[in-house]
Amino acid sequence: MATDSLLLQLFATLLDCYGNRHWWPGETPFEVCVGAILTQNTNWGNVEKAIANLKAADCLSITGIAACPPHELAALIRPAGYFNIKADRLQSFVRFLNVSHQGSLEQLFEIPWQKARYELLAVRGIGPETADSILLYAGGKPSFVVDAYTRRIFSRLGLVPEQISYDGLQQLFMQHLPLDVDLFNEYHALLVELGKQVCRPHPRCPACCLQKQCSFGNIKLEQSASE
DNA sequence: GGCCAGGACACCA
DNA sequence: TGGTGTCATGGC
Repeated sequence: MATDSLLLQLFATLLDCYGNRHWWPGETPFEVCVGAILTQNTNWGNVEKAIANLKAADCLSITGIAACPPHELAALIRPAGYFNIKADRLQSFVRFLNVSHQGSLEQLFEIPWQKARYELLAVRGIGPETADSILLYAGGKPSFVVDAYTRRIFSRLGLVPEQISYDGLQQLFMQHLPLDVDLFNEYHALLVELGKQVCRPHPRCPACCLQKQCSFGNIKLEQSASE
């Protein structure tokens, strides 16, 4: 099967199984950006608590985070873990917006998204997954988000090597799927849902659970991406 | 009480 | 360039 149709078939199977996930949770694009930074290696439930604290303190804005003393910001986002590091990362992000885009998230999203991605990656604390999450879910740009679940799922399906790079796996999707924001949005959300359901870090994943417990309709699990 | 979660970065060989 | 340690809370 061609990789294009395999990826689309997997998407259809997951969509049928889990339904529309309505991602990303967040009332505004800026809240999505904050969530993308706070959720780094962290359970989303803890992120929600941190965001609630920011809202209660009236700090969930570019000016609010910029003006908040670092130790106070860290205290507000404490439930999200790594609070000292993430406080610094949030302030680096808003500093970038203020210096490079006149404090406007909209202005960032007006430039070509590839350039915006390059700029985001230069911000301290924003790596490829966070940058792509910001671009896709806050900016509505067709930049596919790859995360630990995506790598785990696709390597255990035998579609990619386990050690594939972020860019390598991202290219698999972006070269074989239409550059469709809604498709990328839903696809990543569905992969996360699947990962939460069945995919634990190897080797704790029971007998590589994906291969034993998930059939994905009529998709052959051992199928090679090159076929 | 241990494991894990929607990463990123500094440091070292 | 790749591997490893560090950052940290809260739920199960």
